[in-house]
Amino acid sequence: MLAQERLTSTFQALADPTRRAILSRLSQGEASVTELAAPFSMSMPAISKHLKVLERANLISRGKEAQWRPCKLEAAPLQQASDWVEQYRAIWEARFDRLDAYLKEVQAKEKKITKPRTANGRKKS
Amino acid sequence: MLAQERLTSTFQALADPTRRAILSRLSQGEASVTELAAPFSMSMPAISKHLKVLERANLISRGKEAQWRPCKLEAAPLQQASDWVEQYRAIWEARFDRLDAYLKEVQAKEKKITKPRTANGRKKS
DNA sequence: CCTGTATTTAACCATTAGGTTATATACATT
DNA sequence: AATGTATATAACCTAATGGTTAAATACAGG
Repeated sequence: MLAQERLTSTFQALADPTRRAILSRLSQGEASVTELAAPFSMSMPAISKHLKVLERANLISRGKEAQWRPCKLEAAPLQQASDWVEQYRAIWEARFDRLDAYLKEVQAKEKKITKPRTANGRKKS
Repeated sequence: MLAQERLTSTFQALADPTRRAILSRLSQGEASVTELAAPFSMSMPAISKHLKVLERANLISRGKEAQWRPCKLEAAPLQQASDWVEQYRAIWEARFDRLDAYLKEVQAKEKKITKPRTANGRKKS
């Protein structure tokens, strides 16, 4: 599978709260389909479909134990998703840095200009 | 907006290669709709829709300059997406650690048991 | 072999997604 | 005012999503 396709199927799989909850549950260990379905007010076939989406995205793998098909988290594809998102970290942090700088600047001004203030620390209007 | 909803709209927006490419382009600076559309063999309305998805996910903001609506990357929502994915880092790294440990173990055995080998380094059957 | 339990598949439905073309809107320029 | 350029909206299409219920399958145990 191409990298783009992998990213697409990973993000698409993550774009559903039920599926994210399932992954979260699986991060604490394997679970059967019935166990995974329990927290949701949703039919079994609906869960079955979500699991199929997760499986096609290689985010889970499945075993066979008697009539159970235990699900296991496969976190590997998340690494590439992480890598993709991390490309932008510098940008969102820069944004906060600028905000931070701005706040510091404002704070500096507040210190200099010693005007009367209210009890809660804000300027009087 | 609730955290879950934000995650959903962010991941959903990222689950399309065209939109990811648009974000990638915008990481290098603002761009007009026409500029963003250029690399794709796709109609303008299609791009317009993609931009609307990105805008609703707060991944871009838009300005007004004459007849242009320049798009600007807003990376903030990516931080929460990153936070979510990072929860699983320990898990995917553990997986590699185990693989690494296994490979080291195998390598150790290979060294101890000095048996005849083929030219390509594998054991003779 | 029958029964119960776990899970999947089939058939269906409503909504959303992602694309199209044609039309409308907004602004700049002449 | 007329034209050209940039973008958005409308109307439409097809396919995919996310759910349902009912039926099929797979296995274990009496």
